[in-house]
Amino acid sequence: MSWTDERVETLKRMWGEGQSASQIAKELGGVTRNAVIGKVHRLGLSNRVGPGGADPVEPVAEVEPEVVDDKPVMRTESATPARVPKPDPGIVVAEELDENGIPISAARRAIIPAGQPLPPQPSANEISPEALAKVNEVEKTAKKIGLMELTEKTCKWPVGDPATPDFWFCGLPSQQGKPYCEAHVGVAFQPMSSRRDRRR
DNA sequence: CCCTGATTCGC
DNA sequence: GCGAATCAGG
Repeated sequence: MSWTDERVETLKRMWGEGQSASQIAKELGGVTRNAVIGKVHRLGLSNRVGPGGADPVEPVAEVEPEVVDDKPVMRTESATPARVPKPDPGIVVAEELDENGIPISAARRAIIPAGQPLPPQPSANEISPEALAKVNEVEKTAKKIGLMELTEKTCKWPVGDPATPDFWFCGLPSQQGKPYCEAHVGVAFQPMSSRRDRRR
């Protein structure tokens, strides 16, 4: 197979859509992901960060402020970006959400009296604002697939009310061994303090 | 082990 | 120019 005009076009489109090299290779057929990556580089569209000058068109606002400290005392409510719609990682529908959009189980509510300044919990998790913001971002660009389209490689994060037609699943490529995509894994599971190192 | 993109280098 | 092999990371 050779890089015909059409194939290059497909390559550019899919790469622009954020598809992985392997996905693109699979789509094109007859080429490996290495071939795709190699072509991508030769086309000079590996990273928008090109040499010479800053690209004027750069919609990607993936700013990752180094939020490392967490001051329990200072809670800047006004700085809260957007509220998470309502992730319902289950069939449970009307689950109450806390200020971070985290479901509060009925069980826990029964244990902890309302209006209590939560004492240190055994495994009290706090989801970083970044993660939540990322989820919001992702849900906009999610593939919005139905139950039938779910595979072992698609994010199974449910969005919306299962009882309404607006219910869908994220559908983005899931992490290996995980049921969710990277963004949703970040919300579903607490660990991970990743650093975006793009050296080289 | 699964995956990702990045780079090298013989062709 | 091409892409397999390899590397480096998640």
